[in-house]
Amino acid sequence: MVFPHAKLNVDGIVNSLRDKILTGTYPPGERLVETDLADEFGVSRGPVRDALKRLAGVGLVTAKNNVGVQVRTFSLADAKAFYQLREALEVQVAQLAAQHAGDAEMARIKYLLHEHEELIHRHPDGAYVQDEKDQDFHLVLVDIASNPLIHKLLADELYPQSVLLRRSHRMVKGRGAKAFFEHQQIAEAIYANDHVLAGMLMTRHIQSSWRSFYSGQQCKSENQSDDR
Amino acid sequence: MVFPHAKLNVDGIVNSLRDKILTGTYPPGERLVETDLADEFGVSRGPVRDALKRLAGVGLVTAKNNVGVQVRTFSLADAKAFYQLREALEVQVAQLAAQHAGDAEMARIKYLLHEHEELIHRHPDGAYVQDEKDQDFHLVLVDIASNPLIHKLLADELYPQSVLLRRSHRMVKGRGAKAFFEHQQIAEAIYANDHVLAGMLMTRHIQSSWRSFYSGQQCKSENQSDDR
DNA sequence: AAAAGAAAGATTGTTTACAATGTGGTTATA
DNA sequence: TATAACCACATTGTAAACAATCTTTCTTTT
Repeated sequence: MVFPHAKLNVDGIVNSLRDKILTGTYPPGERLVETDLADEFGVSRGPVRDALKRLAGVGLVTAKNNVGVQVRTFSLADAKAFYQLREALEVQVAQLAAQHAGDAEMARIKYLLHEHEELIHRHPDGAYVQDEKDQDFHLVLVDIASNPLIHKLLADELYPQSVLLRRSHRMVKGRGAKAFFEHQQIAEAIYANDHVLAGMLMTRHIQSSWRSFYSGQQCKSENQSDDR
Repeated sequence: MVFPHAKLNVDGIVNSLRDKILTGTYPPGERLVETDLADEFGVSRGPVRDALKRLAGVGLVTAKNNVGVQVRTFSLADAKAFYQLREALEVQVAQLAAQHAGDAEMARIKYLLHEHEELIHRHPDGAYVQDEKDQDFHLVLVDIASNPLIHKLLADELYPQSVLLRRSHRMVKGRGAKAFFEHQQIAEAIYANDHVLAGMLMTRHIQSSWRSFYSGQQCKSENQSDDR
């Protein structure tokens, strides 16, 4: 007999809940009831409350006093603010990465881009795997930037939120090839340790991503103006 | 008979604890024991646990599993990462403020700088009040930038952490006059809606602040290398 | 019939008691 | 004397019961 989960502590509950949110088991707007989750995980409400509070702290759920928590939904205004914040952080990451990158780091980037290139040739419009590789590229840069605070913000908060954002507003099919080209440009600047250029190119990269997202939302102008 | 605090909910406990941390009642490194705090606030451990977890979420305390929490201490490496993050956010804030600023916002900045100028003349080296005004300036810009996410990050996390940072490493006396001049430069760029210049000047402003902090730490090279 | 009010149910907030873990000191042993 | 094992204490993690709050539904009144 196999136990579905031996005995989950708070960290385990957080991880499990995050997975279920990011994979869509709990879609945006879904209410998360403490007692239900407690039964589901086979624990009492205490650890579940702690887990939900941590998820609220990283912006994956929203909590209202005496009412409850639900999976976060992104309004268009939220999305705009999100991209502005991400731009600020990613530009700094690109600059720091360009300053810190040595031979080993450059080799790491080159290998990743090579893999990505092959993927594009095999699946010219495979939006999903390309989004994966896109996040990989940015994560590698965050690693190289060597700033634990920014790393935590991007890896633990913004990137998960980014997945949720894609799930809230159904994204227009990824812009894989164009993004890959921009990655190559940024990489070139990093190889040259040109942090100014790397920053500028990253600015354009994120803004380009935002425009792609925004135009995709404008076409199907449903009632996306729910700001709650 | 007066009750010290009518009946504190979690938000009240968070506020009270934050005040006591930022004012130095609980200095950096101090252990915060749940039962003690519970007695002090006249509640049970539950709300105190919630409050501590939220304070950990905004980086004012550090928590270790099965051990406890203590007021956050900043290593020099922490401080460097902190300033890099702050630079990224503040530069974006300056750019956005320059883009959004209309007559009303510009008048608000002008009034604030006028007040600050008088203060400098009256107290040429009053480090404390000048740090206050410094934060005021940056807060006003954050307001004008109109980005709730960045606002929350800076106002609720980085600025409080900044106070704690000053408390960890005894700061060299503030650089009030120089900072004020840099504020004026930034303001000029904002008046001209020149977001590129505003961003550049803010970059210099934060980096200048960092150099001031860093040089002040280098002189008295104690065992500041504790990275725990 | 519509709107205001009250009661019942569901859910979160809090308290208390218990279990598990880590820490520090004491003692025995080399 | 130094070190390792062990035990007692302090503190955190979890569970279960109780209190407070919100939401929904049903009733009452105009």
